Amino acid sequence: MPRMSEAEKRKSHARILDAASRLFRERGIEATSVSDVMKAAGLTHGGFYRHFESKEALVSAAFNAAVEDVLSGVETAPDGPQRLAAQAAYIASYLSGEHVTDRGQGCPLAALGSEIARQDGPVNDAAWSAVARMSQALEPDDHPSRDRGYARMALLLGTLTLARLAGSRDEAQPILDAGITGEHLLERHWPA
Amino acid sequence: MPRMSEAEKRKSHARILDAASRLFRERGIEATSVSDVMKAAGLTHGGFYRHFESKEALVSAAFNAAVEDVLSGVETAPDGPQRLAAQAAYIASYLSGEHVTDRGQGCPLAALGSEIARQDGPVNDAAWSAVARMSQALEPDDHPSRDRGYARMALLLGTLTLARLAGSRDEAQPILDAGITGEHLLERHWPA
DNA sequence: GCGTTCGGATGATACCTATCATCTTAAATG
DNA sequence: CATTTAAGATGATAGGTATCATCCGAACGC
Repeated sequence: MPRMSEAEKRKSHARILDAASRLFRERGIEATSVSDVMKAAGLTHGGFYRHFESKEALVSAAFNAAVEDVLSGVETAPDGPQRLAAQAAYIASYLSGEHVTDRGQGCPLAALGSEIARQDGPVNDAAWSAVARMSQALEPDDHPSRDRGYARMALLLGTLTLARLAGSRDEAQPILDAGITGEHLLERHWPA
Repeated sequence: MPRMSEAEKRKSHARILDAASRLFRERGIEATSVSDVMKAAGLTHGGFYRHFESKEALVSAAFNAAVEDVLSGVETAPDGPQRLAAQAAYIASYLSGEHVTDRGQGCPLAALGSEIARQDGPVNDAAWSAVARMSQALEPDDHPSRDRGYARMALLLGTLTLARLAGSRDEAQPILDAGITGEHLLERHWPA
């Protein structure tokens, strides 16, 4: 059990990060214990502090990993039609029934935004920079407009939050549809 | 200290509910203990169960009280121009800098929505009915449209959530402005 | 007025949490 | 191959939590 190889340690580290990133989004930060995370990673709670300095450090790292996971696809798309297509795909998947259900792999801001807004420190910084990244990813590439990125992002985030309060997929769908309709309006009528 | 009059008991009950409604919105449900609530109400923790059956029952009651507080103004406005004015005032205050700061008296869905979405039971039911009430309050009175209410509500909720992640009022303001612009678009261009 | 009732205080329960000291042992280093 | 090193397990610690049993005494019903 003790002293695994360096490569094994990196694997453990990655497993802890993955488990944390998923569990925090599924259950919330407060409701997820270090022990829960380690158990999900297939380890015992005591070894945690060989990998992270504190729970807060884990939260930051897991949040950033989730942002990376979710945004890298849109951000790396080259300008032009490919970027538009990547944005459209991102929006469609954001407002999909799967995203309503799969909180553990979804938008970290939707899962944890209001919980993080109450704290400050490195986690809040990470969240604020995620807001900047995500809203920028939603700006048009020809005339970048911060306002428009913010508004699109707010509509997506709010729609998902409401849809997740629905008790069933059938109740969630009208909300998702309203979000899609609203998104089209923002896209087509935004003032110069 | 013991055996206060019946009127005093009602006052205690109201103080507990008020404190809970504020503290839950300020700090979150998990992060607020029964003891915190009772202390804020000027009582000790032990007497709590003379007023509520459990913490969960308190959460439901406090959430409903918050919804009542926040929505009664818009809902009771009579149809016609007064309703439009009430809606406009509601939207303006929702997207104000004060609402970003004063979480304890603000929209309970913005403060607790994502935390509640993870649970089920009576609290979730209360939140879902709040979604229905609030989106209905935002529908136009001549041609009620559920879609439009949902979209407006999602934009408001998302904008506030993003603005609350900002570190300062100056960083929050552009987000609020984008929300206001977006709201005008939804209002004017919504399809029949 | 008097005995009963019950709101609130005190303190105990059983549990959960983050963090760390210590131990075991296999990998890394020479 | 011997020595050092450190990953992970075990278990302890110092707190925090929801809930409840019990006690006190003033308000209530008679």
